[in-house]
Amino acid sequence: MPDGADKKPSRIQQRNRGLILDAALDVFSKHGYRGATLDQIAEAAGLSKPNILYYFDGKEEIHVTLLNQLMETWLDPLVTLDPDGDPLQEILGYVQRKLDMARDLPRESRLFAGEILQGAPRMAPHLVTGLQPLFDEKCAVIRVWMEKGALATVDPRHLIFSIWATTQHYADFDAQVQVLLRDDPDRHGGAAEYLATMFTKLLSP
Amino acid sequence: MPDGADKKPSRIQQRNRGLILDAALDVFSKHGYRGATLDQIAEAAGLSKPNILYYFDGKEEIHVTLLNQLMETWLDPLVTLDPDGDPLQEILGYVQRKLDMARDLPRESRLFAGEILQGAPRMAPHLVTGLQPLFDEKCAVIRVWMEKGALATVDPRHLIFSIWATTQHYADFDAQVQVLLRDDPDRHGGAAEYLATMFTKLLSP
DNA sequence: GGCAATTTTTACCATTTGGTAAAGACACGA
DNA sequence: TCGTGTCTTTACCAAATGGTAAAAATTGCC
Repeated sequence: MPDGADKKPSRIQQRNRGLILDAALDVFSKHGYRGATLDQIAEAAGLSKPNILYYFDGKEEIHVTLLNQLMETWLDPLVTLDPDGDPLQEILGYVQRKLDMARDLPRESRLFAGEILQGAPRMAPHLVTGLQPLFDEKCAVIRVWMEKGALATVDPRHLIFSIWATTQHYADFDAQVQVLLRDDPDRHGGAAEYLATMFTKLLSP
Repeated sequence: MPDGADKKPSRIQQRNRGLILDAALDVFSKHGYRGATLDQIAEAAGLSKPNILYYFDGKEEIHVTLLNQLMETWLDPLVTLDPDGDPLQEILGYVQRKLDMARDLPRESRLFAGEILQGAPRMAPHLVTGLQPLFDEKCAVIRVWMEKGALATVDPRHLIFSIWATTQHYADFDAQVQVLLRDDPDRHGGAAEYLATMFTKLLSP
């Protein structure tokens, strides 16, 4: 039984847990937590439902596992914001990385968005212990940059919110963006250029 | 039977349909379409489940009714964007109105966000017939303003996206914002000031 | 007050869904 | 090859859920 924090997982265990998590990411991000069913996940993973419950204790554990895994990837671009780099370039680089993530990992973006949208019922602790300290730290970094005169002064907290909002929008509201930008062959490039302009004008001292 | 487009609705009908829709907005916005149950809606409305199904054909009809109703309210600030007004003031006013809506109508914002997040399964037609023409029209207005030199030139489509994203973020990601801004007594004011600064710097010619 | 139409309740039902028990298939080291 | 532990399937189940039928209550008009 591959339950708690037992010994090292077998090759089959690793493969199947991977299959399940990938399938679950698909299904959860498409239908939300309640909208997703174990049967859908099972079919997407190519396994039987009881077999899935052999690897995970239940639907909720799959979801939480996914969320925990995601947090790392998700915060990584913010982690790499370098206090010793060129302030404006650091911010613009961060915007770019977040925008790339919205394009390359839309399922992850939507999974996260869905969880927050419903009040973060399965993630509130993680927000406080994982996100909050990092957020405060990077706000302080940005504040220092502004005090040095390397960036125009704005509230760093709302600055970060606006970066998150504008980049993730392209993943989370894709259904809408697709309707309104129907035949634009270079949506990503257009967004990248627009956001670079916006944050450059905002932050140039 | 208060079914199709019959005669004028009775007073009871008007009241109860109102109760149901308000309760449903609560429940749907909190748990999403699949996560919401008729029992929850019934309890929130103070009516029995079969009684609810006396006024609406089913869960889906309630949801769709809500979405359709919402569209009007939702697009209103964009409708009132006046081609003959002062360009920058018009945009800033639009931002402000959207931000106020995020504060005053968070349930509506989250209902909408949840629907789009899942691919707009019950709203795609409305996006094409209602939103798209308005979006194109207002993009054209903004483009004219830019060509006249009244605004700095940026892609109007991404400009509008960034307004939507940054304002709705405060409603849709409230669970996150609340954690990160825990003891800020003036979140709304701070956001308003930040966004005014951002869009002013972006658009000032 | 009487009566038809409207509204509400009671008692159900079929399906879906998360989950379990236990038997069976399989892998792999001795 | 044999046996032990790992993995998978089959056959279920109880609860939740969207929905219905029809009786009972209520409303509103004459």
